Amino acid sequence: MSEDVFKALADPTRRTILDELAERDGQSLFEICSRLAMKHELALTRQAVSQHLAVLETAGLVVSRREGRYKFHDLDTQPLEQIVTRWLRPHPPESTP
Amino acid sequence: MSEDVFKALADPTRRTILDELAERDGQSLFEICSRLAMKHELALTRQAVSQHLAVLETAGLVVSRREGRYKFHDLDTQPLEQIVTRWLRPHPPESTP
DNA sequence: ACCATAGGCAAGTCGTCACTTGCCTATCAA
DNA sequence: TTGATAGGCAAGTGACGACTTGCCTATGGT
Repeated sequence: MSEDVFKALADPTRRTILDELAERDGQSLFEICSRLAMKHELALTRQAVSQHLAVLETAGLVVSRREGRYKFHDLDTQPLEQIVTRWLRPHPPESTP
Repeated sequence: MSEDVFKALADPTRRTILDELAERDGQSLFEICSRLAMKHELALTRQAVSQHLAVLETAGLVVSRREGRYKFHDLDTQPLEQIVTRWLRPHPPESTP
């Protein structure tokens, strides 16, 4: 489970998507595509971004809601709050996946 | 720079190495190999672990000191403390590498 | 001096991941 | 109903990453 969070955070494009969702929640796929192209000079295909969002959703970092033909995406920071404290103080080690 | 931290944390074996160093600082390469084999059933080559340690050192998560023919490794949690707070509250976005 | 120990370097293999291309479905507006 | 918009599915490609194998250097004990 936290395995998916680390994998999701490993890609710089996905971290930029999280940045964008942190700045404005509830963006659609095309909105995110535009933002990446405009603000970050990331010329990605719609499918590429869609796959990134799927990874982020699997990790629980993004939740999505469908409205009509639009699908809006929201950031969820909850999975982030536990993963790093693992090494910050003496902690029971987690079984590796 | 924080790019390297995320990449280093992406691998489950490297996270286990961090667990071991969190439990006992200053282990040599062979000690870490033994620990991974004994406690975590990870039968890795010495070179594999060595390469993992190199990645962790590049990320700044591990610092090493040479003494004679031994090389001891210590955990440094400092790079961990900034990376996640990036999304926890409204934050100036970082330029992507 | 010898040999075992601790570690490093470099090339090669194999799997996974990011990304694309092509086609298909669904919703809304005219 | 037609067409444009928003999104999904699946197979293919190319690159990077984890790991191994083989050989080489250096330190220390006897």
